[in-house]
Amino acid sequence: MSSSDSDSSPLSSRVARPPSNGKNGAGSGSDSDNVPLSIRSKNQSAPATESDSESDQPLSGRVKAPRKKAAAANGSVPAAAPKRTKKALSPNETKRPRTAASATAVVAAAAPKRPVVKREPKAAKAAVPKANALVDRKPLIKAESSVVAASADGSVDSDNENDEFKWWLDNKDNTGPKWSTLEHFGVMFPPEYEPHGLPLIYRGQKIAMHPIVEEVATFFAALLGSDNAVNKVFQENFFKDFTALLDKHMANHTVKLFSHCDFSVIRAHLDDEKAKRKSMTKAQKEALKKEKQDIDDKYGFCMLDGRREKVGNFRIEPPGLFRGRGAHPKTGMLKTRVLPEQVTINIGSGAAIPDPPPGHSWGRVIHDNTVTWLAMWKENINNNTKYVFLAAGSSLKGQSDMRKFDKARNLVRHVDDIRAQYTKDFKSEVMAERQRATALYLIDRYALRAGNEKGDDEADTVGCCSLRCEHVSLEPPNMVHFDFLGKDSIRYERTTDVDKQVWKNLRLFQKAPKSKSDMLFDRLSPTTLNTFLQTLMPGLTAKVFRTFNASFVFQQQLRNTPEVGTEAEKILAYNRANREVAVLCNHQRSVPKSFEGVMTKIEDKLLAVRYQRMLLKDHLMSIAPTLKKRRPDIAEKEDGVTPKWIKSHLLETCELDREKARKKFERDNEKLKEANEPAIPESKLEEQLEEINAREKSINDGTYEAEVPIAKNATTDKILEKIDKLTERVGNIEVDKIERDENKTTALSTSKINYIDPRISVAWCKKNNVPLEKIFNRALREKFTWAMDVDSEWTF
DNA sequence: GTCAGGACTTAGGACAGACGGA
DNA sequence: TCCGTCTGTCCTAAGTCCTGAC
Repeated sequence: MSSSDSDSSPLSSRVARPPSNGKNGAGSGSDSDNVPLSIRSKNQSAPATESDSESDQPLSGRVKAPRKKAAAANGSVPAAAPKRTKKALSPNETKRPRTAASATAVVAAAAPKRPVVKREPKAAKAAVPKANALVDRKPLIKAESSVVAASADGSVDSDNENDEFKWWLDNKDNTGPKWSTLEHFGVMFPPEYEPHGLPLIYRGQKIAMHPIVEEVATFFAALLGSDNAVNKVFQENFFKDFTALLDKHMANHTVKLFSHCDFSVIRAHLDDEKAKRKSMTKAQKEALKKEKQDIDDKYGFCMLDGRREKVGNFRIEPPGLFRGRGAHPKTGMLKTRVLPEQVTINIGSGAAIPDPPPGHSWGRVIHDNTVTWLAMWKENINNNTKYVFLAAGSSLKGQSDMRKFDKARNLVRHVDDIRAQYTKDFKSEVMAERQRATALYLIDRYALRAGNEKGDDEADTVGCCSLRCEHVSLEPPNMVHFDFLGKDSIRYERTTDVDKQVWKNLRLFQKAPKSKSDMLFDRLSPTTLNTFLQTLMPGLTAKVFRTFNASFVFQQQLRNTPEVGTEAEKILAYNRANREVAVLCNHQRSVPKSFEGVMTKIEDKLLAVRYQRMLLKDHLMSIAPTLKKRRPDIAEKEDGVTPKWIKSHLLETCELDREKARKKFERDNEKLKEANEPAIPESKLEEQLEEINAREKSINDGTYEAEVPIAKNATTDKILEKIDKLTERVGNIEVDKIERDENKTTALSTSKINYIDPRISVAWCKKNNVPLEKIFNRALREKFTWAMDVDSEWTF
């Protein structure tokens, strides 16, 4: 979109500050237009539409079943209400029952398109000539940073072709296979558990544990002190799985109650181990680093279509306690160890199959080039599939990322029509259309997620389509208060004014017989919404609006970058734009524990620098009083540097100086001792301390004269130079302070990584002469290599 | 049309190593 | 050089959306 285009689109201001309504034509309908549909369809002769039958249905008849908890508290929901939440798996159910046909179809039906080959791992290994073993292939996936590219047939080119491969210039479409050849080393398994032999303390008695039981007790001990460890559900789930293992492996155990369990002995051991790791020698640390590097070099890369690409998460998740977020009903359950037999390897059909760990075999080996994963397994808690993918900076992820942003950019061209369409549909006679339009308005304006259905065995979080009446409160004439838990149980709380017709619609959707636990949009699902969106723009789904709005708002906000300003000021403007997006998308983080302390320190640092500047200014005024005509700032007072603050600052400095003198004295003497030389006499230290004491006394009785922080014979120019340097430092500290405060609860990285088109940032850097490294770290620069070529005039 | 599963993106927190000021 | 803070990376949970079976 050109900048002039964006001027005409009020989106940014709308997002930050929705306009008063009725101005865009949406809220201008008469009240008669807004008679609740369900009532009018019964009592009035509404125009005949194909949806009449739908409108005729009482709302309650279509109300989604509330979630279990809510339903229990509310008897108003008709028994016939169709349930839209996912069916929960029973606690012992590892796999949702599927028909035999559909279960086998995973392999069979895909056969022509997806060449799935199920092999006995031993046979598979036998089928691969020994010459193809990993060791022999090693040079292909070279560990050194200099890249050796191999052609698709496996032959190795010695040039640096890989570095120059610019896939984004290829114009490759999204259809067809994802790769032609794929070679990799498989996955890395966590080390086997090594028992420590320490007991659980139960009612004061030591209980020696079977290693399998001990391992799980150790998982819990490691979490002591965390929020998880005091979470009742977490404790219950953990204890249930823990006692099941006790029953199995220690038949006569006496452990009955969690509250009598004491894991502190194990915890102390873990703390010891941690301390040992921390105090390792440099050589030991180096050895560990090398070990890690070797693993990264081996598993961290694959050969995709002859190019060396980075693998993302090649480590199999270690066993542990499931840490579900928010009020997750399964949090604390035991996540069991994954065995090679549970792992499916996906690899090129001509490639050597990586060796499973000794004594084991892979669950399956397939050659499916329609997908991008290298390995997968199922976890035992939710029966979810876990994948090993390529890293974020890989060509596959890059292509997908670029397509995502291009799609969002394409929406710029369609969005006005789409908005006109949904604004018209606010008053549709068809309830489903009216709900769809209203939901779309919320998704577009407030960047809400689609809100898929969730099961009872998951945390109770919602998105737009799954909002319940209780999540939205209305205040006439058009104020709406949203309060719900979104993804990751992050609270979304916002009060805003909305389009008048949207407000009326929301009131209608909440109308009795619905209760607060009923679905707000009971005739809408993400699927129907997305199906509709596809008719407006190919490939359009609800989540595209988030990307579109994030990037668009960001670009608009960047206009606040000062044309003339320091780099720090420009970066501040960038981060502020980033923050607007993060706020829009509700990307939150918990306030860092050290926040208050850090802010106090920054404030002190700021005042200390100002104090230094004040001393220099006073000195300058005393030796060159006429200078203030040329430099009026010299005569300006320093904010916050009050006599009271100066006194406490100086006294604090005395305390710090004392501490420093003592430490230096001890350190120097230790060195002298090591060198077998005589120690510095205590009297030297006392002399220093007395000097500090005298300074302290003079501060207290008001006779202290501060030392000017510059050489006595410094010229006025030198003093001015120093003042200017301090001024710059003050500016930087102030910027830092503002940024920290503004960002204390806002996570900027999520939007930067996932929602903001990187080309906007690259263009901004070029336009403002800000080095890209200042806003994109190495990982981001790698992830967004495809965006680096745009010029300074590029717009989203 | 509904449901379940699969494949992928999005997300916040933990933690280790780097960094920078005293 | 030390020590506290910051930053980047890793980890893995939790979403979205699509496909295919029924």
